[in-house]
Amino acid sequence: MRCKTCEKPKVSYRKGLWSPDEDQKLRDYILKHGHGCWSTVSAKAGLQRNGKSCRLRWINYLRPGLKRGIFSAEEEETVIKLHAILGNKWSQIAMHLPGRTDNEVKNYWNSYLKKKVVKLEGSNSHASTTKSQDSANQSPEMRQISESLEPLEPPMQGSIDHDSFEGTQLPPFPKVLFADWLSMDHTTSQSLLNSNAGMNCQLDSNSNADVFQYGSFQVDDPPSSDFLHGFGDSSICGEFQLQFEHGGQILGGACYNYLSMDDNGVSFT
DNA sequence: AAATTAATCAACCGCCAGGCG
DNA sequence: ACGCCTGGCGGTTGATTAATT
Repeated sequence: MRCKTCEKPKVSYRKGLWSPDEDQKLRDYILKHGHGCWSTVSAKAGLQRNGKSCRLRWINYLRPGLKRGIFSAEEEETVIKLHAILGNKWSQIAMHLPGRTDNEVKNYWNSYLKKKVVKLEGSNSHASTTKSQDSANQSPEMRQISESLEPLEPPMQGSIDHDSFEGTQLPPFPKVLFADWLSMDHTTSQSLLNSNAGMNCQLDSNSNADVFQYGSFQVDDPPSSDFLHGFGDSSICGEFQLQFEHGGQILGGACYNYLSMDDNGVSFT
């Protein structure tokens, strides 16, 4: 006798790196319909990937508002502080870093920051930077740090006040929304702007904030909760959702994206 | 210039929790 | 109450790239 799951047709899913074509299919599908149930996304989008893989690809790479490139000093500091408080709670740490994914933070920590911290602790052996796994055991200093970071929790409910984030003065260079997304198709980014996603990115020079217009966003139906679910399942895109719901515009909120260093080597920093 | 080593990052794996029938 | 399914998370692996010998 075979169990129910055994009777399910075995689907051999593709593995490994995603091709630009697969990215395009997934992106197009989610923009049009939202992800809904991930396990059905791949089939509906015409992909031979499992749901988890699609979800991961969307969250870590295709999702709007992702910031890529090197971590700023402020971000680095935040990660170090939060890691001291939270331990390896990468998703929680990432909540405090708009545009960064847990995977990105984790990789950055493992490849670079961990060594840096060890080095620092080595040179400053008396500094009690014991990693507390339990917030109940937090030192007063750590609790203070924790509280100072609290405003971002829960993530992105309402607009972020740039000036209040970690007390960091934001540089006056232009912020680029979806910059990475658009630059992913190196050769077709322009056509993407004009046709595919149907989005127009305008730089509001007065407010120094990006305005993302969905005027020509081709959606079969009005944005459903399902559609928004695709954007709303992350700290970053709660803001995205919020703005989308209120007139389809994103002001310079959580979805900002500094183009600190892109593939072309353009640097504003 | 070639070989080796180190660093980086995308993606997979396994576990867990919550929802649902 | 139970089992199944799904989504989310953290750990780990493997491929690629950069640096060094």
